[in-house]
Amino acid sequence: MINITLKDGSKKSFPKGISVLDVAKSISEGFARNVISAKFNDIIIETTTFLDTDGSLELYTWEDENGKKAFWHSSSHILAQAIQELYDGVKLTIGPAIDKGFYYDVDFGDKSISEKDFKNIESKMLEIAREKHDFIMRSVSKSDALKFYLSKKNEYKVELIKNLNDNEITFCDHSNFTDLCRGGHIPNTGIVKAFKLLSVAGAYWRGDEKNKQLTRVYAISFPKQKLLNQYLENLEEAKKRDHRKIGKQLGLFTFSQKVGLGLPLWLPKGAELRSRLETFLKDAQKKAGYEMVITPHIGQKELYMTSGHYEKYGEDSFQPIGTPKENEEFLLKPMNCPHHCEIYNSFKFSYKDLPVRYAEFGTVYRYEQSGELHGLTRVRGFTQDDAHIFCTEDQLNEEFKNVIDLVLYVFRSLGFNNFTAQVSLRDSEKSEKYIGSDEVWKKSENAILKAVEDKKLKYKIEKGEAAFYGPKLDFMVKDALDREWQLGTIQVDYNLPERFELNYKGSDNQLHRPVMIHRAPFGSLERFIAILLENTAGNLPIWLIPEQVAILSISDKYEKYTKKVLNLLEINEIRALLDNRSETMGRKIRDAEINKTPYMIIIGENEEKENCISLRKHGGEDLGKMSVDDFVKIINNSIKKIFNN
RNA sequence: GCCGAUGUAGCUCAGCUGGCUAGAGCAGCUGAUUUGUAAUCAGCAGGUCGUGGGUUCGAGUCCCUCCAUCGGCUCCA
Repeated sequence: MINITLKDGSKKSFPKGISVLDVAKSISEGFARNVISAKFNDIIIETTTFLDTDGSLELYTWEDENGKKAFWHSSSHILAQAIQELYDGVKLTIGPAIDKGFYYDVDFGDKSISEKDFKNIESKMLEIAREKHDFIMRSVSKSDALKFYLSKKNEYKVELIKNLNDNEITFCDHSNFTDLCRGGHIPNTGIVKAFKLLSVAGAYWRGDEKNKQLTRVYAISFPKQKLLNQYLENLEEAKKRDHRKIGKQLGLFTFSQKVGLGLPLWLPKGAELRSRLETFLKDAQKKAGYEMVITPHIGQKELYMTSGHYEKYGEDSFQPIGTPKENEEFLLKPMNCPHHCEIYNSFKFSYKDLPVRYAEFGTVYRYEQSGELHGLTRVRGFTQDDAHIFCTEDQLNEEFKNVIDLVLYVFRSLGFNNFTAQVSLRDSEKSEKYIGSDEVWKKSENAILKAVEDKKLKYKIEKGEAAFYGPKLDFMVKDALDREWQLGTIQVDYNLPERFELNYKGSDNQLHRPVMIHRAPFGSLERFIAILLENTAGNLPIWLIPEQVAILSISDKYEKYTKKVLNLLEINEIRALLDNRSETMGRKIRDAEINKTPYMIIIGENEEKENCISLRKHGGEDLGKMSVDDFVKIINNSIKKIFNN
């Protein structure tokens, strides 16, 4: 007998060699029918696996993340089989499950496929699914595995196998199809009831640009057709929250081919929105002891050679601007740090002066390859809410934590509660990508880890995501389509102070190097506003939105009174739009709704007589009659609530 | 930059397998209407169909080039 601990903590004994499915059946037949994957002692196994030791077992259905993973991973086998049957001579590489669905990277040789082929592949997949083939794992020796793929002339699988240990190579069979696979399948293909191929894309083998580009086929599958339909509907809904669409609707920003790609043009309402965000942060920074500075948009090439940015990015950047006579070379400012270092250097600081905190809304220009541009989230010209803190090593922890507080305050005030804190460390195997000694890296990485631990922040670690000069704490937020974007960032840097020879006089009367913290709570105003628009579907917080209230008059008979109301609101610093068009009330409300105006004031005969207003909230709620003063209180209180959070 | 898709009026879209002066709704303009919680009515105006080439008696429609956009890959100081 063996003892199995289940997820709920209960312990049961079973005969040695019982299958996972039979354990599930012992709980209930109905539950067992839904079990599609399992984990035993923290290792993902098959539902058909026989258990012969004590251990803890987790059973997964479609409702579990791990269940979905197994489901989609298994689906990718079906996709691979369908492709192999339909396209002769293709070479399969890898096909993992992802957050939403799965993909398979295929070398189609000289053939190519496009969306036109999707229907065909989908029906083939459905055909395979309906045949209810079991997924069966088997161990294979390294030499047999190599033999198998050498005979198929599949150099990709051969490379994968060569990197595996002899005793850990397994194949998975279903139908007459075999794939190299480490496991984690649903019982059989029949459980998959609906497939949808989503897109094709080029993807480099092993993610390396120097390697051959394969064809990646993205797809998703479900245990019920209804779930697929629902997924596709949600996708359509999410697309409506696209910041490019909302930005256009609300008149916030635009692009011009003549001005250049990736160079946003801020329209009046967008510019206002931006400046409101800037004021908000400036106020918070002032309280936190920052000083504003302003630096030019270009800098001598030498400046960036000193910082190391030129060596790292110079060649694939906007190329230097020359002067006509002296042959001087200037770069468009791609970041503000070197300028701020030079500001620091213009003073002689003592340890008593530190920390020094220089903040700037610095507009920077970076060459991004055309295919990388994306609305406001990835652009060639953008404004960072940048600041650099120069402090002593003793002050580093405290300063770093204060910045975390500031970032969290900014996020909270804007309703970003679903962020991920990511500690971005260097990939120590690729040391050529970074500057500075191991010792300095260890110090700065530990500084970040200590600060997040002290703040009890939930975080994940990503190796290889550090900047070339130092590790980062990044605050990631998802867009409408669940793609993660880096917004806020805090970075520890021992390197630039060294390169710019920054120093301060210590209490020992000796010169010391300060440590530098780079930080930007928004990241960039462009990206921040983009993600904000997608997260709010354009229903921005009341303190930010361009028009807080629309005054809608029932007829132009009440023009005088509407103007009086408008005037009262303006005195109270409430942004109002007066709609005095000769349109119906229904029409005016509709327009204000589409414009996402949070409040609508309706004014007609009754309101004028009673010297009051009628209030409607965005979405339809009727708040009834009240005085202008009471309305001002409503707005002011709702704003206060946001900031007292 | 690479792979795939898309590109028709300010916006959203129609235009079948190539065949009359390229259509609609919204927005705009003009006029009428003076309106009570999501679209008042009428008229007018608006496009060298992304660009450049080609095939054809004839191209928005087929082919090629380039540009831009979208979804990915790579990159992201």
